[in-house]
Amino acid sequence: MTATAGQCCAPIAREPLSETDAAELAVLLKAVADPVRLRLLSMIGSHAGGEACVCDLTDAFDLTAPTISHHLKVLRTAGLIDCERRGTWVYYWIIPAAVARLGALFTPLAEPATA
Amino acid sequence: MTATAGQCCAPIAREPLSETDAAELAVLLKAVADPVRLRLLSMIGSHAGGEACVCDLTDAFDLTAPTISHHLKVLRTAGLIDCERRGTWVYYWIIPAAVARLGALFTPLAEPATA
DNA sequence: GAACTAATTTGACATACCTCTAATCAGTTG
DNA sequence: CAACTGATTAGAGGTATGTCAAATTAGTTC
Repeated sequence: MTATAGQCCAPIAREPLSETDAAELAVLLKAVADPVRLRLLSMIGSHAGGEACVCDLTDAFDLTAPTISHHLKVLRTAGLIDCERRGTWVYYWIIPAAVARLGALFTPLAEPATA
Repeated sequence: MTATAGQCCAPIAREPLSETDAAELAVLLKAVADPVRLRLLSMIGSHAGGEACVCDLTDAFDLTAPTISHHLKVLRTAGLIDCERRGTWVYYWIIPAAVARLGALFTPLAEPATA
């Protein structure tokens, strides 16, 4: 990463994204660019205690357990969430720093261009 | 949209995203979840005057003109950019409100979960 | 340890996506 | 208007993605 030190990579609007930064961020965005995974992420993030059990997540969709498991793996591989097994159940939680990178990417663009 | 009035849809971390919100946002995110389109967006957004000519954009990549044109169309269809023909050249600019939606989605998640 | 529940892995299939070449549309200029 | 440059559209090919059924792994309980 040729990122600006600290928070995240260079915000999208200040200077052109480097080729490597763009490739890296695209991986992160691809992980999130799916309706099911977006909902999973928000369900985990808004769940009481900051954790959610797979069983709860699976029940909320009209999809099979393997499909949900697949989507969770995509999010985990991207570094957006992590999980731990506790007895019979597996719990997932969000990694705030990873999500913050995405927020920091777009926020500077909210300001209209130097008209 | 069952969005919270004003800025954007419900931020991802406060309450679970509705099915329709998730579907709609996924479309927006899919448009951005590609290294070439991310760079295009940042090149347009950081360009002096807030506009960029297609010819400049095309030259920055090792891709053919039709491919760049395709990516620009994806971004435009998603509502993230708009364009105008002026004589021989076509100029693109960013639609700040659309990009702001993405920023607002993730920013609330930056704060670590209610530990 | 046998039977059961929770979750993941594997393999397959249909669809979507990225890229290219070839052809077309839009404007300018001799 | 013919020739040229800039940009998009159309069509094709190879790869990646989302989903499921079947099989496997992990833990609990009788």
